[in-house]
Amino acid sequence: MEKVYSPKEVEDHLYEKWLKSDCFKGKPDSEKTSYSIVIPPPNVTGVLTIGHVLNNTIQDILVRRARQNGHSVLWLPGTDHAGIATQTKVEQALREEGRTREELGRENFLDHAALWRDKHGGIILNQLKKLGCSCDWDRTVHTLDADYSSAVIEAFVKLFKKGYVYRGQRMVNWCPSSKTALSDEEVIMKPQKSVLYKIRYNVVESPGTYVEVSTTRPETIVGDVALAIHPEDPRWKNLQGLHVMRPINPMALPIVADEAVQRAFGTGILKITPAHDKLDFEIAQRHNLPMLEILGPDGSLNSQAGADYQGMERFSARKIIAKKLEDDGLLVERKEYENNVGFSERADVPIEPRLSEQWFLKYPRVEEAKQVVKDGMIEFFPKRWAKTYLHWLDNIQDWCISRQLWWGHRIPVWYRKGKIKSDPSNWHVSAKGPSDPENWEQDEDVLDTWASSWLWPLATLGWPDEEAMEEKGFDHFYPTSALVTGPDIIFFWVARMIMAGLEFKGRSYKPEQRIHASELPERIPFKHVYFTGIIRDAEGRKMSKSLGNSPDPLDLIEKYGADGLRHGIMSIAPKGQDIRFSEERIEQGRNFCNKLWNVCRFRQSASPMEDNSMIELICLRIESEQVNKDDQAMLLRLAETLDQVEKFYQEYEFNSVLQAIYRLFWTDFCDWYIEVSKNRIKEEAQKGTCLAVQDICLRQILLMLHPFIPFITEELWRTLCFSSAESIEGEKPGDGNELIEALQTGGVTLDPSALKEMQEVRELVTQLRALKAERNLSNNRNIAFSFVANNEKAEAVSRNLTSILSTAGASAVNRVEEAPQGIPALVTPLGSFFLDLTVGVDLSAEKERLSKEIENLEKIIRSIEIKLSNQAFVSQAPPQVVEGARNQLIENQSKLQENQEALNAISES
RNA sequence: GGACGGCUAGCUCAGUUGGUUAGAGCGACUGGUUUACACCCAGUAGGUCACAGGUUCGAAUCCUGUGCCGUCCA
Repeated sequence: MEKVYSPKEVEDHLYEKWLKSDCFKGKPDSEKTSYSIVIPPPNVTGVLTIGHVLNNTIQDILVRRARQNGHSVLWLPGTDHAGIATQTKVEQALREEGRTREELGRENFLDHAALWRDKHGGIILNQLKKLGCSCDWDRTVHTLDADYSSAVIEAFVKLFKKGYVYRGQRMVNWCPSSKTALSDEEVIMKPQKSVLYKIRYNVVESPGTYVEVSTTRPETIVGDVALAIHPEDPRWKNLQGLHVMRPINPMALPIVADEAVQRAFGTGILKITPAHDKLDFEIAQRHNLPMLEILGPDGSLNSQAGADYQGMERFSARKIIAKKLEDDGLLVERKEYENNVGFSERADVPIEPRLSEQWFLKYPRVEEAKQVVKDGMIEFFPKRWAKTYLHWLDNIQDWCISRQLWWGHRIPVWYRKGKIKSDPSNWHVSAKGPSDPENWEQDEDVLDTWASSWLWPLATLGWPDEEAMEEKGFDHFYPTSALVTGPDIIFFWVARMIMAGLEFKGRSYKPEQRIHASELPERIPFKHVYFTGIIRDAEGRKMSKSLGNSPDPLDLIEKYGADGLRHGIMSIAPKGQDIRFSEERIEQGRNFCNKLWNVCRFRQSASPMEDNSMIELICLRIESEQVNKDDQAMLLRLAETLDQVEKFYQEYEFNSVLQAIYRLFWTDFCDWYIEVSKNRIKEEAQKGTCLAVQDICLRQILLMLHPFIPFITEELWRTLCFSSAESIEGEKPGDGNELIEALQTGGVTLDPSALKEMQEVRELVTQLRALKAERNLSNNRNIAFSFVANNEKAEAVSRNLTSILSTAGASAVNRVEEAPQGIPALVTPLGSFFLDLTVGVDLSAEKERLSKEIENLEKIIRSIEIKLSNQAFVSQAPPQVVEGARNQLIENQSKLQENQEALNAISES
């Protein structure tokens, strides 16, 4: 084995091997418990980000652990078509060639986009392979695949027939950049530094009087149809029924009274632009006011805005109209003002509320969707997200599902040619389309991408095609076991998937029927949802392309290996908290792998590997009379850790899993057990037993680590001959009891007191090392110690003599009857130890150390004494706590006494 | 404005039903190539647990309020 682990040589090669052996294939097996995860489909044109690394490493850990535990496992990969994002990118590329999608026409454009998709679509999936993800790649799904598309269309048709899909003229969020409607979820509110303009509107009925109205959007004045006041606002009661003159494109506008007007805002008088503001729209409807549309699809002013402003871009129009008002003496004031403005999530431009005819969906199964989470049929990790989820469902609004795009699932609605579109009797809605297509024209719009990906757990498993469901093992793998995703898409995706699952799951679709509670658990799309944190940079900023603060995961894999990256990212990912990324942690991941590599290298060089294919065979090499306290303590810690790890998995506490393994592996195994092994493997009698214990430990450590760092563990598994089979895949780590039973079968019983003894020995050694280090003697191995102790402690010292000498770096520890005078002493759990070397010892430093320790002990003792003298404590605290305090007092008092004796001994000389 | 989360060592974070003397890793500092590993080993220093009240025999932990940071919703 090489001195330094090189992931590059191992990883690509092993991944190839795994693919060839088909071990990632999700095969339905009714004998086994199923475990399934569907990947949150990344954007098909995207590239791997550090967020994907976290998200997919977690999924890989879960499925690899499930395979180890003998489940039949499916991790189903795929991508979504990302309507707006992809279309934007493709149009951008066209623009660079000097072309537009309109020039190409719909069909040509779609061919073009599909080519683009095929060229870029594989990139992210291949990057996931570099990371070691064990997806069943043969099942890769894309949301625009023919099968998937027909599922999307069928779902639309079903909901339409149920009456949940409707077409309506409504106020929608309009993205002037992508020129499409958006759902409420795709609008991000951002605080903006705006200007609040106060504008004068002259009252028609009494010339010379006027009112003042505040707005941040003077360009919409040309779309004003009224002013509104609150009916109970005493200031403006006299205005009711009067008219004002519109300051731009003059025209008399009525003043209406409506309760929706906020009296506290501005002057309490609201201008009404019904076609371009949601609240204005509602007020206008109540008062039968006309809708005056003044903005075109690209956000520029149209002919209704008047000849002076037609064709003007909306923000220039704002400036020009403000200027005009100022020139006309109608602008009373402008002041800085911070308000919230909705931005398009994808295009990052301010959206326009715009009156437009769109398809809407009334969400199905909303009540059931709440119930399954409230009743714990679906569990969220961390729990608190349930509240966010329920709050959204409580305030749910109908979903605008049509998009004015070409890239996506075209809405399966046809209109009779030459007839009125808005009349449903002229509609044909079906998956297959009309039988006489020449008489119809299809709706131009496509569906929101999320209106396809909400079917992901269903449609990737073949729904609604019965044959496909059979073939893909729908009944076996649905509901899926866990969903791993970010809390940012809890509404976009998680909630909607739950509703889709509840609505559509099942062989026959019974739209009207209430779902019986007993049926809910089989309809939900997943049982657990694990929400990852959001990865931030060292300064706490979100990773983003524009900031350029997101490292390229492939560079990190190149530098530290996929295992190093996985280990690093998992070690900094606390449950559901945001994550501060730092490359140092990834470096530590690599270091961990190197440590693992080297300890295996040490094991291998100690003696050739024997038959390690089964844990029972390794146990046979243990001779029970050679088993010492170190072995017992090590194996007990191993058993304990196996159980801790399982417990942490249950709670999705991944970094606790890693921490538990780290402590066992690094602190207990490498720093102690391997160090004391060095003496024992020199002794023929003990060597076999000691190496067998090492092998058991390494075996279980590799198994526990495998889901986190699959490559190196597989490589070492083979190197150390742990399996007759090809792979570590499918080997069970087992729990603590299973290990203890296996050892018992081999004649090894573990005495729990060994743990305490090892702890005391290690504490002693640490103190001896510290004493030597303080005296600058740490590399002098010829130091002799003497010690005073009772028989019990002295026996423990003698049982562990070799380990103590070698790890502390001493030539001897000699028991003496009385403390030697004038020599520095150390109070340890196993007696008072004296450094038998007065040369170069700084007695005053020693006195200071002991005095400090004494002071500390006195402080502790005082606080325990105060506690125990408190009657309330003694009578009210639980007896074991009081008892504990008493023991503590005795322990510390004896420590104090020993330290005082030690101090006296050097003070007297 | 409402909801949720965070505030513990220089940094990043543990601290699970209140109960020993609040832990880890990194960084800092000191020493070290003794054959697994310098991607390493040994050791040292470093904390008024954001602040103010309260409950309790006992609070980092529970309650109330305040402040700052973040996220989501309006």
